Amino acid sequence: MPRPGKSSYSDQKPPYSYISLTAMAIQHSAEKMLPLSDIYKFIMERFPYYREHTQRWQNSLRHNLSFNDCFIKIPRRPDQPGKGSFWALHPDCGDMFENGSFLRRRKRFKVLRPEHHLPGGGGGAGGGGPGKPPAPTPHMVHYFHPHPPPPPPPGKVPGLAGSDAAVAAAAAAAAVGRLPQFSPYGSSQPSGFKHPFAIENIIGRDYKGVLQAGGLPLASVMHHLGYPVPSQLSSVVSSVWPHVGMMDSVAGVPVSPDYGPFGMPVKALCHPPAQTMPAVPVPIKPAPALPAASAIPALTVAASQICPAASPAAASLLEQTASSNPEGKSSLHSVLVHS
DNA sequence: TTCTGTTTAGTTCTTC
DNA sequence: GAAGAACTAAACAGAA
Repeated sequence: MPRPGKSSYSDQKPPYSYISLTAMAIQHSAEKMLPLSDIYKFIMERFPYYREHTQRWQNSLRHNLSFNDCFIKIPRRPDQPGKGSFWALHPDCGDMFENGSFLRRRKRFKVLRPEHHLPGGGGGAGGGGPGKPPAPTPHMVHYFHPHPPPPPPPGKVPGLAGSDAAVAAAAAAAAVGRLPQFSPYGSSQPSGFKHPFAIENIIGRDYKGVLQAGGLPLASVMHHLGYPVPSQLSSVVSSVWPHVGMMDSVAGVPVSPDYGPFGMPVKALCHPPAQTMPAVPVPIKPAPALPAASAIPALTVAASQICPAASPAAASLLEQTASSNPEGKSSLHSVLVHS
């Protein structure tokens, strides 16, 4: 197996694990979640190495998605037909990696699954075979278990009402909404620390705009899942969303020159100084000026504004998240451990 | 039929 | 050297 640090990535295996690559792809997406096929596409577009032997690495990648708790599956909406589910990053997966390095995780991210939360033994036999519960996304149901799904709000997507998908969806919305990398910089993280999954580390500084907006992926997920997003939030969404525009002038945390676009310590890659990293994604969208971060309401405010009308379940969860824990850690953390 | 998702098993590599 | 993480292969089932 080729090791990192040789020449370019054009024909060499990139020094990123599949988990990292998948996280990059997900983070790169506007809605912070991607179907499997799009994850494939992202990786193949940016890392020529993965344009070959697709069967091999795609199998590994799927294995990682299923095996690693840092990825959560989000069911498709009824009006979004297609194969497979969307995949997103677990909100608490951010500290898996050593500071700034995607080469190797320091700890495997794992969600503890209490027995009473396991429907039918939780998948049971191997091979994805017999005994596998029909209920989709055990992860999400598990996350949301402590908060029984409320009656569907008025105007809610009928297809989601009262279903497992709705539960999973709300949990996903809440989960994605509190993704740590969406927290504004400089507030919670000690200075000098760059969250490995932070957008500016993963994708590049173009995504500071999204970040500075304070967790707006929640709105995106809510939108994706069919929940109405009120105008005050949707306007914020439209102002910071990648496909609409990128914040460029926000005074964010300066990106260390020692780190590459994906948070890789560039020095550690052993690239000759003048050598480029062609396989590493570069900012795709230009970065038109956007309102300063201070002008954008924080997620906690936005969540409390939207959720009671749109998704009481996610709302209550987020309210709880915002109020019960100053660090943004909700009670859901009680079921999350880093083994 | 193909794709997606899950699980098991074995190997390789890194870290402690 | 042990433990853990990552990678690979394979089998299987369900959905599109």
